[in-house]
Amino acid sequence: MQESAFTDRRTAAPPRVRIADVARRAAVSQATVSRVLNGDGRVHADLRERVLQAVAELDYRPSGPARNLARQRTNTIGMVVADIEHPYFSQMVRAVEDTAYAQGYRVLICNTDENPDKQRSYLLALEDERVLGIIISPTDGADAEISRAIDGGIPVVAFDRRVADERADVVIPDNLTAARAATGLLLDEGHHAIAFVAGTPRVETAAERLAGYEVAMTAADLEPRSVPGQFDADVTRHAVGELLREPNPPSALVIASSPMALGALQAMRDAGLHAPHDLALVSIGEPPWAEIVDPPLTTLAPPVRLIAHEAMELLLERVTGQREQARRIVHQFELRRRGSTGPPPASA
Amino acid sequence: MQESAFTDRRTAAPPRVRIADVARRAAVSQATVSRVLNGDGRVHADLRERVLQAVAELDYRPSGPARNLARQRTNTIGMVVADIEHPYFSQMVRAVEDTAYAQGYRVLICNTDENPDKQRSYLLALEDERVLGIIISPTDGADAEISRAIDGGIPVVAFDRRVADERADVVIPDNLTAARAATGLLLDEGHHAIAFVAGTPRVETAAERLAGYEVAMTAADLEPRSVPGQFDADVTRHAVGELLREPNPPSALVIASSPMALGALQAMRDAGLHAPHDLALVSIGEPPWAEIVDPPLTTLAPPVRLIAHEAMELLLERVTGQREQARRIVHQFELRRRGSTGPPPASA
DNA sequence: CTGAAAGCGCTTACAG
DNA sequence: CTGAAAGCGCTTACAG
Repeated sequence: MQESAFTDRRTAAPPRVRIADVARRAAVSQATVSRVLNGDGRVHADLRERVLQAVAELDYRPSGPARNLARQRTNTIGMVVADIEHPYFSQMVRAVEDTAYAQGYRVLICNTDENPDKQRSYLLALEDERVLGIIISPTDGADAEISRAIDGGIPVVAFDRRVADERADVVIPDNLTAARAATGLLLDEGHHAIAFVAGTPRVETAAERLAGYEVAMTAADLEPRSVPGQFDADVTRHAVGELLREPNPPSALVIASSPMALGALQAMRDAGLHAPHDLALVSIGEPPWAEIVDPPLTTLAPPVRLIAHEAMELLLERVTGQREQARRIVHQFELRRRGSTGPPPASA
Repeated sequence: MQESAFTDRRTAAPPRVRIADVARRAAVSQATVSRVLNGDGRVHADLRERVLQAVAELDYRPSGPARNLARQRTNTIGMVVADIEHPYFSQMVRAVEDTAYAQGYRVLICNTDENPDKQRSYLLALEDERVLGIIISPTDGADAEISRAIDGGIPVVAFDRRVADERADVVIPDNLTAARAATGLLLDEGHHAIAFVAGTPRVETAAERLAGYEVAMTAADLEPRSVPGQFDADVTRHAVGELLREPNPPSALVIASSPMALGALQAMRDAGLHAPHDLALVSIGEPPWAEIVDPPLTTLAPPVRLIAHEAMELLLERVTGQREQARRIVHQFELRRRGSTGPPPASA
């Protein structure tokens, strides 16, 4: 004991001031200090005054861990995203973090990399930390760990993708409508040979967007033609490259997600093609560089800040016990028509 | 009491199983359970067996908050970045998060938006949470809160930018060399009218890069010419727009950071100019879209994953008490020469 | 090796 | 309104 006290003296940490120190100095009980600091119950003005002064003099800052244990709840929200490098997700993280800290919550960040095992282990970790709530873009919406969290009293709000457990709140995009709109735009411009560059098949966002494309094509009496792909620029570059080398290349492409658009552009560059004349492009999802490529990219953009605010609101309603019923919010994409779309050469 | 028990029954949370439950079931003491679970001290094989079985049967998961309080330390690292939407930072966050979780640490994310007040309040919050350590790209390197954290025994590792407190470890880029190299590249190609598009003046990264540019120009007997700017695409678009409308526009631009490159490209597009012929461009920092713009952008790219790993390593060395002495690691940028640079028209 | 017990630093009924 | 005391769920000397 003496030895370790010795070691401590060399390296670090003067003993932290605790609530008992404040109480002693203010000549009140710990309970009173706690009440003053938490705005709890009415405390007489003079006691309050003494407490506040002692707090200031001692530069007292309550211990979060101790508070967490005593209160039986933390002030931490877990945020689980599929890919934090994806601008959509980093914007979401930023927006959530913004409102969370402003309200006194902290956010623990988890990146699953679209790996269901990682998702599971992150969810376990968040439960162990007894987080207040979880905001997740599930890679595996049927993950039993999601239900376990809810069972354990941790509310879950999913965004971007659904979850199987109906007790979770959900904020999802209308992918089908978006893909139909993207395809419809190209059809209106006179394209017939419209191909769809699909995302990671397992992810439902990808499936729904593919379905929307197919619905639009079928309704127009056209044969759907989709390139199996992944939510990844390099894979897309390769896949689109192959597509463009086929006998009857399409005149337009609907791209399942914005990072993939980058791959498609690379493939076009590789092939020496230019949009919209050689190939028209619409991307579902808005990359940050949409306006600076030549020509600017036509997109269907998700209302990111709105989604983030809705997710936080849903979560906080649960945390504060304001709502019992699960809610599902569906939002629309916004068409941003730019230079990468236009009529096909034949009709020009 | 009875009433709230009632309410609880409706909504949530079966009572969590605690270490005492496990101890009872395994017919051992809590201490033994704790030892088994923490790989601590040698426990007899049969006891260990019983504990493990009880843990499995009860599906016991230790409470993080309780562990944190008892151990007098958390397993959480605070990460404070200037702008999480900036790809450089989201890559850093991702890389740090990756290695942190793999080693059992959690990461609390904080976005300062280059706002010193926000930085202060985040640091305070992280201290209150008694985080294990802090990784920060300081907006205000002289923030007294940084020293306070270190005083309180929380190691701080700064990256991208320095901090005043010499006890902090630091992983910084050699901005001056990078800016000189960028300028040197253009000089070698025959440019003379090279302007520098500067970043937010208060941020030292910006100042150092500007200095590097000036050194290179002065060494070449040329007059430095810099456009005051900010780390922001829109501001840059405007500033470069003005520059290009001046009587003697430059033939080449060194851009202080990658998001600003986006603004510069927009300005060029506004003015109908094309790189590298009308204006050559080098960006310090690598945007994700460097390869897909037309022409691809020449950059000096930071070794992001390396930086993240170094930062984590420095932090963990401190956390585990392996090192007392502050360290400063300086890393170089990597030149990625692409299509946006080339000789000026005159010499072509 | 193992257990009983104290302790981590708060919050919160409970009693007054 | 205020305080004494129990309790949150672990970990960790200490003693055996």
